[in-house]
Amino acid sequence: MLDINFVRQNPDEVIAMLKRRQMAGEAPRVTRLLELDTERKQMVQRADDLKALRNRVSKEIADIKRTGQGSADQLILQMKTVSDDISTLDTELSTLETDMEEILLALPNKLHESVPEGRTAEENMLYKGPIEFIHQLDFPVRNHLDLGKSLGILDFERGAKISGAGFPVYIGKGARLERALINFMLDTHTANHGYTEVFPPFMVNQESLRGTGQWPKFADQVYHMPEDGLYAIPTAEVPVTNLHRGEMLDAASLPVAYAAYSACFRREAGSYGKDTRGFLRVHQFNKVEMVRFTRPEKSYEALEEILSHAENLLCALKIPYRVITLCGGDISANAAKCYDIEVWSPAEGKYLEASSVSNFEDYQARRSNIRFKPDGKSKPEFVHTLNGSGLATSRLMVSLLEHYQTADGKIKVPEALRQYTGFDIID
RNA sequence: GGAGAGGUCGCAUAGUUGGUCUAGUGCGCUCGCCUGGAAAGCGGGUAGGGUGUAACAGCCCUCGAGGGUUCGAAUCCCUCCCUCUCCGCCA
Repeated sequence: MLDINFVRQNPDEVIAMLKRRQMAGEAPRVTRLLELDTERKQMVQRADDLKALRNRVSKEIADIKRTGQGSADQLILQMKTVSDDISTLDTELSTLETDMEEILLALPNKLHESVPEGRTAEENMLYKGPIEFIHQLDFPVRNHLDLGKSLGILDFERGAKISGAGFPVYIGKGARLERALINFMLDTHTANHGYTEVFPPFMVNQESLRGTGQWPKFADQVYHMPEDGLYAIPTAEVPVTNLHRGEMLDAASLPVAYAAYSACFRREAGSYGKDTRGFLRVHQFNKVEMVRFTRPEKSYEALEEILSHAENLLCALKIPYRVITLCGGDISANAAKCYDIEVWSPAEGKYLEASSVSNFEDYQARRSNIRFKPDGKSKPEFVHTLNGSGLATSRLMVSLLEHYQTADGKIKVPEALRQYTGFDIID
């Protein structure tokens, strides 16, 4: 969430940002927020004055009672009225603050100056690539569904039976390949890229969703267990970023870098009929996520590093990809800047998003109150948080199966994965 | 799920017949004195947020969270969360 002080001092900048995000319609809410803010200050001042009076007189009453000199009845009577006024003011104040928070929580993040102008995904900008790797596909390529089915390694029908559409089942060498990918990615990040491995809970409470910004904005995309007040995580970003919710991090420990595997659960409400085949859009998938907490001045450096860590995996797997910078109209509300890594699918004839690498600056840190002290004496500051998929396996699996297929319908295992699968070919 | 105990200023603790608790003490940390230097000793400091100010000061809030009683709540009452012990159930 944005700093109310920032909004107060730079309302024009906030409104310009909303325009860049194609959300100009939200601008009146900023004006409303500032009205409430002014009102709040006045109200706080009045309530505080009354509280100061009450504190002072309560001490006088205590003195009178203790020394037994004189009567406190008159003062007590007066303070009864004062206390009534205070509770009236406090009630109004809390309503006002709830209204302010509602607006503030719904306002999107600032945009970095380098984010390209644009309304839709069509106007995203190519940042790197395409990065090519040669695969001899000089025969009619089959898509991942065909391959998976004929080799008996993927079973969407039975997944639909036991859970519903969008819950794939991996079987035999398919299950092993999936696990190999996860292990390969985690091992690479921990051994080569300096991340600490985390295995987080897959269900979180509402405070955690709010902390990373999935709540309230994306509430309808998250599976909910109302009996227990828990939500299935849409990404490991949620539990891992919230590890430090409400904490004051030791400045010397920054940057903190975590890599976490998790299953990810998404309702994908409203996206029916769009890229729904096979792995292209599923309700449960596996992902290794990189999460960073950095000093503010280091976060854009960290963004490039995380991107390169995700790219390293694709290079090791020799999967063709490109990197795009999301434009103002396509970037998610929480991010100040975001790169997507897209892998090429020869059967679909298009690029598929396999990773999203974002800098949230202090947007999540302010929501979840994650701070550090720049040095011993100075005031606490919010850290910057970042994360990036490294990588999501489902779309990656599409591209991998398609690129590594042979003319006779088998799948070669990429070199980098062989020590993890224990076999070279799926047949 | 049942019974009991407990959650206090970084850590450890005091405080529970409501009012000198705007939370004491010890440790840690830090600054100063002392010293050739250090230890010990002595003295001071030691949270966050809001409001306010040019900046200070001042004022308000926070003793797990949220309500309530009261002129006044760490202290009394209610709800919730968490931790520990025992019982039950169970992968």
